[in-house]
Amino acid sequence: MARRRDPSASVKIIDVAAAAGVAPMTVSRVLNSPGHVSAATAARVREAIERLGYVPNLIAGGLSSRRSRMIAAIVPTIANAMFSDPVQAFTDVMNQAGYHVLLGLSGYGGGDAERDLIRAVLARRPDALLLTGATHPPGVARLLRDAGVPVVEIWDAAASPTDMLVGFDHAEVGAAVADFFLDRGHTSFAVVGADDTRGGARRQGFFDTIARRGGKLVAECILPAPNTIADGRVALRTILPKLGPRTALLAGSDLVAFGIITEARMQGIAVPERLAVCGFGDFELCRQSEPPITSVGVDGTAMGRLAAESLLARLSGRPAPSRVLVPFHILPRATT
Amino acid sequence: MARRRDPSASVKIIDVAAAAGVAPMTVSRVLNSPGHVSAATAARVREAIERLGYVPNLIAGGLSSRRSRMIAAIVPTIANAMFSDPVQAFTDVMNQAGYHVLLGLSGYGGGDAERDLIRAVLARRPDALLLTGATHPPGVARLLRDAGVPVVEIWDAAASPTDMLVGFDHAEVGAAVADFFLDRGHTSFAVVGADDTRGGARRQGFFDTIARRGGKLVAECILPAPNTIADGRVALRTILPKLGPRTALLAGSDLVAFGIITEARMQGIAVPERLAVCGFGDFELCRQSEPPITSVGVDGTAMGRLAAESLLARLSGRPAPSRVLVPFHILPRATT
DNA sequence: TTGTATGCGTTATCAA
DNA sequence: TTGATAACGCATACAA
Repeated sequence: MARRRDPSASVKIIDVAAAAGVAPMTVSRVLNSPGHVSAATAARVREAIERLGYVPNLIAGGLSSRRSRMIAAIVPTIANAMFSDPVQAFTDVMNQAGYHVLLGLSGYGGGDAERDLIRAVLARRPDALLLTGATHPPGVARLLRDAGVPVVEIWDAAASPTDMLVGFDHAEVGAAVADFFLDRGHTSFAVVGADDTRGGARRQGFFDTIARRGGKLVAECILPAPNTIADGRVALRTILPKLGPRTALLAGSDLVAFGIITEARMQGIAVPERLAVCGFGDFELCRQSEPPITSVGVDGTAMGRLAAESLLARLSGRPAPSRVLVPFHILPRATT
Repeated sequence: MARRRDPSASVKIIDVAAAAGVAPMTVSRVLNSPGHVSAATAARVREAIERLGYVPNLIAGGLSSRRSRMIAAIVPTIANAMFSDPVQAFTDVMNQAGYHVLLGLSGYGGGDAERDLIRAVLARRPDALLLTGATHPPGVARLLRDAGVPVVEIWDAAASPTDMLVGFDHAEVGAAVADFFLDRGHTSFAVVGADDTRGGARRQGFFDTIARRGGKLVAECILPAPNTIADGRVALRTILPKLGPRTALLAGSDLVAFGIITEARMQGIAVPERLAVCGFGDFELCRQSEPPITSVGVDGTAMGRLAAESLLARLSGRPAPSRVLVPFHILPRATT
């Protein structure tokens, strides 16, 4: 390959080596395994690095070492605390550990988008991958197997994770909320939520428990993901005619729950007397709004941190848990 | 370098070339400049790629081409719609264009964290950089100059951007809100917000206009960034004793505004009669809550998209605007 | 339209 | 503790 651009444009390891009077390999050692270099030499090298403003080229380093020190994180969106909290925590921990995070947004469109994105990021040879959920489109399994990188899946404790997993069982959440309502004497139920896999699993768990214990589902409103406050308001108006004298509602997220509560106040529907509402996610919004909204708390920050720690353990050869279940809690507040 | 690991572990361009009966360079062309390869050859190559499950190695490609097709985006946090919206839009546009986004979270700690992060991501040789704000710690200017990559700064229309800029003037926002209040006959003012640069600029613009037009600041509550709904509630209780019969308040964000409104209702303070409140950000929360909250709308999604488009123009050699001002709008609702 | 030769900047592996 | 050497897997430049 002939030279393009100015070959002397940027300072490289060989320049630092020359300036410090050592071999390039010694500069590399100062940066990557400081313990193996004498203090005096290291000092000279560091001085040269500082003086020349040398910034190592991790592309070259990655090619040579076959380690990119980069992790790809793929989530549907970050426009939602559900995923932005875990990504924030994951990135913080990874940055601390010297890794960078490549952000992939797969959207809610399903199928091909996620596979293409995974394929594209694998081209960067990440040292590991964080994925959302445990069900992926066809082709992903082979991609991941061929790539041979550690994978952690969050937000879903499916039966057969690809590799490692940090999450919880969404059907159990639905069942727990149903039990919570049933134990308080509710017999009439409703759901509002999005058409995504995990929301569907929560509703299914809710339905199953209700059916088993003799409750009745009187209203259901499913809207395309991701759901917003406005969706919650619309949903309440939609199901209004079907509401009996006392109904218990499971919302797909706290945004939806907040929209429902807000609209209920507008419509003069007594909460929780006529309509009891439980959200999902325990966002600050439902803790701090009036009335405070009952919700299911899942610690997204902890999930992101645990996912990062699991991967870091694996990457450094330490034993890594293949399945971490994070707890969820029903947080009873004024809307139930 | 002697071989490490299994050299035949992953399929590379040479394997595809052999399988398709062409030279490696032809495979590279099929992937990177499809127009220059005959249809028949391209088909054979694509078949081989598919059959072998070849995933190109962008690390090697990047080292050779000196283009990483990666952009680093550095924001304080994504746990806040203020920054997660632009990052979401920026990432979407960049992914469309075949670039990946490396996410850097600099926090609100200031100074060194941001510089170290920029230094670290530059080691990956990104083709461009997105930064938040136009004021950076010492040392950043040299890093960026030496790196020689295009930079776009968002969220702040400072006098002297590093390179390109997509934002608006925060002092103008403060001044506009002050004018808005003054025009409605307010004479007594308050502010609640965070101790960050841009929030400070908004307050300064607010103060200057109030002073110039003869208003009076009666209360001020500054809390460490990032501010939450809970901060708004605390702030209202703090400034309560200083509130006169009619006060107009500028909040640092919609979360803060929502907290203030919620707490005001608890405390029996009439909104907007005794306390008028204007938020910042036009989050869905303040549009859909009751009462709907007056806010200053800035289109974070547009900012992210425009930032991406500016960089893409520059990267492809097209003329790129060095300064894009995005409009802001005061959206009067029920709290003023 | 296709192929050949070469180097991108670093690090693993030896040897000293 | 330090150095010399040879890859890492691909794309540029040129030739055919």
